[in-house]
Amino acid sequence: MRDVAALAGVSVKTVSRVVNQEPSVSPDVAQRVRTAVATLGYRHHLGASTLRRTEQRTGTVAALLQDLSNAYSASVLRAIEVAAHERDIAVVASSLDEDPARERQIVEGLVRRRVDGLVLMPATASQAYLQPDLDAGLVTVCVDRHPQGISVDSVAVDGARGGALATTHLLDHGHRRVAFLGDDLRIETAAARYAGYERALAAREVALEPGLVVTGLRSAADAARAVHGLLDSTDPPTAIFAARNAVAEGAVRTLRERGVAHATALVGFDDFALADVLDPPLTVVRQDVDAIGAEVVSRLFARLDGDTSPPRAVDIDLELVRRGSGEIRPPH
Amino acid sequence: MRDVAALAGVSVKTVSRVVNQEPSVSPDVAQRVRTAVATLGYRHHLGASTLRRTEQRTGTVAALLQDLSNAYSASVLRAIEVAAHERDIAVVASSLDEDPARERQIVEGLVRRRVDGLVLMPATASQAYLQPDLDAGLVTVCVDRHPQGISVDSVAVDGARGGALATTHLLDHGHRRVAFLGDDLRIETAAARYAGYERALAAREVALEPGLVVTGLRSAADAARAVHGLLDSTDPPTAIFAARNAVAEGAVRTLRERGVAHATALVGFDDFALADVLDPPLTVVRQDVDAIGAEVVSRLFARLDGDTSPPRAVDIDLELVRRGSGEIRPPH
DNA sequence: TCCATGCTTGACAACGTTGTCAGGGCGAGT
DNA sequence: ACTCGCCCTGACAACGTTGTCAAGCATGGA
Repeated sequence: MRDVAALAGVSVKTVSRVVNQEPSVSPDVAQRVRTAVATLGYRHHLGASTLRRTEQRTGTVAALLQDLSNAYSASVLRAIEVAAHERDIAVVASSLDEDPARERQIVEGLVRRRVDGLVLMPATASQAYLQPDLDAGLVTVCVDRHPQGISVDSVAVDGARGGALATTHLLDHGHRRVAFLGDDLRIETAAARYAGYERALAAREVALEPGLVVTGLRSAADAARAVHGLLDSTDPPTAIFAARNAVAEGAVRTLRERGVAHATALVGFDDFALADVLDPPLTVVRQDVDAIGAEVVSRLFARLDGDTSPPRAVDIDLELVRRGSGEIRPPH
Repeated sequence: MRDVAALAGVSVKTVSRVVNQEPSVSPDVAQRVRTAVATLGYRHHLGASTLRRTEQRTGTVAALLQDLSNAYSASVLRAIEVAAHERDIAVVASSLDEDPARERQIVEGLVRRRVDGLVLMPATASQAYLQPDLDAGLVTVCVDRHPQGISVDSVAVDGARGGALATTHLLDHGHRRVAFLGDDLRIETAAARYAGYERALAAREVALEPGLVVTGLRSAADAARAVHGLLDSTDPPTAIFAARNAVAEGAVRTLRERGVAHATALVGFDDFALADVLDPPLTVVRQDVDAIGAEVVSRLFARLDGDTSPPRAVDIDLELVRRGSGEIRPPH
């Protein structure tokens, strides 16, 4: 900047004014500065700029999601990134992999970097550790799960309603032996979907059978093993509720391998590409990921723009998409 | 930091030493400082730190990929992110959407932020605009496409070989009317796959028929329209090479809708989840995305660690995965 | 006892930028 | 001609941190 100033024959402050497009610079001086900037290849240093500025904004937000290679996390990231780009804001992305220690470690790194905002899909049981940073002005929006121990905006779906929707649908098609396959119940979303499953069984007065509940499933391979186990049991289920997309993937594959894809009902949670062209097409409870992303972005930027209204917990609608696999009836 | 120093009864420099874990601080002073840091909730300011440091590293790298919601881009991002986390490096992620102007704009923003490294899936025809920043020490690795106008590391697959692999496979199964469905040929990867298609036809002395080539397809919906068009033509293809995963998705859906999924051979490019349980299972040319990600990460961090060997262009192997759809034979 | 050595600590300036404030020039109004 | 006010510009300090250098102190050897 000093060099630019020297070449243009002005002070560094004037260069600063031109770079920041402040109005009070005469056109010919501004032009001289711009020429000097171009010939020297000068690059404005955003870090130094934010350090000095009164309003300490880095123009960076972070997205802490569970797994960036999962379509759901990726969609949320995409929504944030598109909106951020319009405002010249950079997006730092991280996967948490359901690891609370990792969440805290990554958040710490981001706070050190003074990101302006955080979109968080929490892996921790409580986010109270964030309180000092929230007080210091860190804008935070939770997604997919509700905040615990702090009071911030959140955008999620009603997982219990989704679980009930899927389970009731299977019960309505005559099933009495409906299996639940999901992730670790310590994870809020898994617990909610399971609660919906239980609630639906209770509403129809169908006894909950512990042998039909398998949790802690994270990958498609985990799910495949679980389905094999259920099918090999003495009294296998006639229907399966796969409460995660990776679990649904494993279930689809296993039912097909075992040749019972048309004999066992299956409802997945979370839609994915080509679910409609599987054989049979997969019935799912769909979360509107675009709506979730849009709402997250809207809350995040509203807060960054100074919205100080009380935190909101927004629930995005769920929808049962009937495609075939969930409408299979039980034997005889 | 000043407050911490005052509370601990030491100078700011000593606080700095403790924060940076420099060895020459007596244990009791260090403890006093750490206590003060904790009680005041002090957060080290990485921006100010890098501003002052001699080695101007921000501990941030950027991934500029085509579409973060696409499984391929997402996998590359994931690989970078995992490796970066181990080194306390943050990853900024952006989608370019094949838009050259967007690429330049985003790169400019990142340079202003002084990122240490760039992983770039170029959308521009030439990346010569990066030269001044490369000279200034910006580490860059291209992925999926080779750099043009600059000399940097790159990691890609041999798209022409992939196109030839797919096309030859279809020809070997007796097809003579093989359609090519792909993206705009100005995109390097699309052009390479098409070149492979042409080369394979020529090698078998099958005439190239322009009516069987549809390009500029970006989405599954685009591909669906194209397949409908081909099937409605007077002399439809007996086999289709879908040279992108979104295109394969549209082709699968359309062939199924039209009831010819078992009568028309189909080979896709790029594997995806559940391709093995489609009906028929989808034959694809698979890129080893994990290997690509690993290689990108390895090149990037080697350069950041000071490797100054000549730039390398690494080609990752392609593999034809035979699953059924590509082995369908032409009628009679 | 004295000095050299090593260890710990602090004062100061500097990184690249912008907020603050003051000064110079010029046009308009009296 | 003089003053007032506006417009443009620059000098200086400061943002939060660390590199440099020098000084204080204890230790150990002569």
